[in-house]
Amino acid sequence: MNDLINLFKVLSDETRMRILILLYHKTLCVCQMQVVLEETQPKISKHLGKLRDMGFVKYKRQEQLVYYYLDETNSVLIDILQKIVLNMKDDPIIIKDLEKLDKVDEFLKVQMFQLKS
Amino acid sequence: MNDLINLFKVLSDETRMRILILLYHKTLCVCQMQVVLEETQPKISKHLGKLRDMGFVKYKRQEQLVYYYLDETNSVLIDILQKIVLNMKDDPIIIKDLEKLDKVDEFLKVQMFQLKS
DNA sequence: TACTTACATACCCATATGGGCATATAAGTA
DNA sequence: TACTTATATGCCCATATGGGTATGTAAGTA
Repeated sequence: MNDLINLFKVLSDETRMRILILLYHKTLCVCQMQVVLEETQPKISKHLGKLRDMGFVKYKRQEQLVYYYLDETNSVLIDILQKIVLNMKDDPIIIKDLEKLDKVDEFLKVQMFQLKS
Repeated sequence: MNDLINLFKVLSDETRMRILILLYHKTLCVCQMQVVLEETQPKISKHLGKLRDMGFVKYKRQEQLVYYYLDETNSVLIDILQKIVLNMKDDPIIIKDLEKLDKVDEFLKVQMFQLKS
């Protein structure tokens, strides 16, 4: 029972829900989530910390960037996220998040370019 | 989004989860839930209050007894409860609850009989 | 080494949550 | 009316939760 309870606890915060929906679509580093969600970095990092501790997401470091992604072996999580994404497809916040999602790769490239130049 | 968040908030407490699973199977009055859950009456009543306020359950009074039942028009709730029940079918607490569920009608009859005699 | 960027975490605070005990109310019985 | 049962709610407290600001750390660059 506790596994399910914990899953629902995780899902009952808007920021975590938005993060999970993003990661359902795409692996992202923290600074990309910052751009999409327009939330402060510590806020996002703390929620990612919870998601990590609960075993819902994993991460890999690539140079300075830390990329997060869903634990694909957690089928209960993936199943419910699929339904949530469907259910939320008309939610204005989610629509906006997903639109921005298309542009975050380019965002990173631009940023990198600026760094190098 | 808030509807879903609230649903998950409701589902992230063990007592409420147990109540909802019971009501998924059967309409029950508070004193029957007390017997099945082995929790104090105020605790159960307060959780029922939340479930009422959030619109997940309805109730009807019959003499001294107040019977609670799921809001069957809330298809999101019913859908997810169906999956939860399936997922929890091996959970010891839920197994025990559901076993007791078969006996609560008889329990009420016995109690009534004692009252009358 | 000094500096910058990306990220994590510690500390602090306001608010929310859950539960215990006591009490209020409603309905039925004597 | 007095009493009992069923249920709801108020008050209180301990703990959990979320978020802000500041700071620590890792990695890369100059």
